Amino acid sequence: MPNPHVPGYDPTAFPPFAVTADVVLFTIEDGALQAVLIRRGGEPFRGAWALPGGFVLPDEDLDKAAARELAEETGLTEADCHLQQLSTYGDPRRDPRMRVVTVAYWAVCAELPETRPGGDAIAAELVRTDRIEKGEVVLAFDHDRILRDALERLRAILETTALGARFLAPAFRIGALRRVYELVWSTRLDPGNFQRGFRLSGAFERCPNQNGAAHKGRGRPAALWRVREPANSSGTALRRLVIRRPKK
Amino acid sequence: MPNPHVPGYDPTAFPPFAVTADVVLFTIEDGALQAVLIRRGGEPFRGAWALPGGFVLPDEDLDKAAARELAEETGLTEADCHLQQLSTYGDPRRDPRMRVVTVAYWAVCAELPETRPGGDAIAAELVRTDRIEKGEVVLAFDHDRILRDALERLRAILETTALGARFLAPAFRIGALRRVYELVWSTRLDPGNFQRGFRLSGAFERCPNQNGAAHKGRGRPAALWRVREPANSSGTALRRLVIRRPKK
DNA sequence: GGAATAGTGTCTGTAAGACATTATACC
DNA sequence: GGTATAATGTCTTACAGACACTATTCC
Repeated sequence: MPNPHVPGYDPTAFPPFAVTADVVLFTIEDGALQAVLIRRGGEPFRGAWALPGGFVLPDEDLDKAAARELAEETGLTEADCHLQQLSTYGDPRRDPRMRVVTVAYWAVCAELPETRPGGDAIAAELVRTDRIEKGEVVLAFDHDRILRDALERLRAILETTALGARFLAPAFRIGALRRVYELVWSTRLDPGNFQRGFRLSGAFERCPNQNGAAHKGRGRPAALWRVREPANSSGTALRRLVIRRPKK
Repeated sequence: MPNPHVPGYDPTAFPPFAVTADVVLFTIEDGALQAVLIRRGGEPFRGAWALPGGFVLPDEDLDKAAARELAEETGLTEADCHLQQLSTYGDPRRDPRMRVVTVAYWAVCAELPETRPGGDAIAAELVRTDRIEKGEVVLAFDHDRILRDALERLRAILETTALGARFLAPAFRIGALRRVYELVWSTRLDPGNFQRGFRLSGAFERCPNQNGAAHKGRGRPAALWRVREPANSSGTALRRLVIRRPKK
């Protein structure tokens, strides 16, 4: 069996693989968790939805490729979103045209710009994840599987990290973060208990200037919070970050 | 920008990527957590340790490729070990000879056979992970990074699944599983509390025939347990599987 | 005042961590 | 008996979940 770690083997003797980086980008809009997808204009899977992505360049790292594809198709830079590798999909028949291995990423962003920095409109559109999970959306290739895996990962990550805040602006209110959790997990969380877990986690801190924070909507005005920099590892070790996902 | 999801693009116009599947196989021997590695005989990295692995075949799924490489280099079949994708590594310069994207897997097995089914000796050797973590072992390519990532994943997985039992024979004693946790986490766990967590998890069940279970060594003889099949989802929902990793 | 949201307090059950105690083997 | 391991029990503390209550806004 040929082995790339053994010298004397000629790599060009092997048929080439294409390697792509695709991104499952999540955001919240219209009170629902949404994924950013692109409608395919040609065969195969014409008219179906597909994940933004494309070929990894010959001299490009995988993470960089994912960030570049994300920027090209949504206008978002690396600072705008959290981007992380999900898994790699390489079934020989996942693309009918050729052998394509896709390194899938998942990402979370607060808001999607309507136009790119260049000025032209963005091809990407938002699709509600609940519709995808119900099977109402036709996805190209194995992108349905990838998207479900990304959803599962997202839901698990929220339980142990402060990444849910990446759905929101840098300064946010506790209630808004709770609504993020409720949307991602499709559940209801007790506001009081969430507040307690939020503070107990030690992952957040109050914003200094509460004054300019205009309050919109009914109810008592809420304080603004932000994610505490992980550099601040002094003292508060956080066992679990926010709140446990209800069993049912 | 070329996009494989858009028709009219010629894939052969792109320089080829080589895709390999490498496996970090963990096992416990001589009272230590060990990784299975292969000593390289040629350049580059002659004499360094490398992960078992090799090219994905043109018509082969990634998981199958990893299982095949594992079988070829260690003699272990899919039933012998737990095998799961870890992450994908594609830095353009990770292999000085060519562009290689490696889909890394991690695996856990109970014991390593000395010879393959065929009869010839196995090239793979065991290297203690503590020596690797201390930087005492020279690893080829970015395999040091991959191995550290696999270790981290392994440690996290033990906290929420019953996979630690894959280090042991199908029928095992609680004390042996506790020793697995202690070795993987480099910590000490209270035997009594571990026993309680073990039972509370609901992930295990007693072996029916305790009679033939010969007991070796000192101390009161221990009962034999086995992993409960996940099909048995009746009732006992398990919050957390075994025991929490101590903070310090 | 009524409704809605923010934030605090209280009570209870569960489980983790520390540690003691008993049980049963080998030496 | 001494030692080692298995298994059970006890006590304390922490925290999740349920829920009541106060605070502050808009209507």
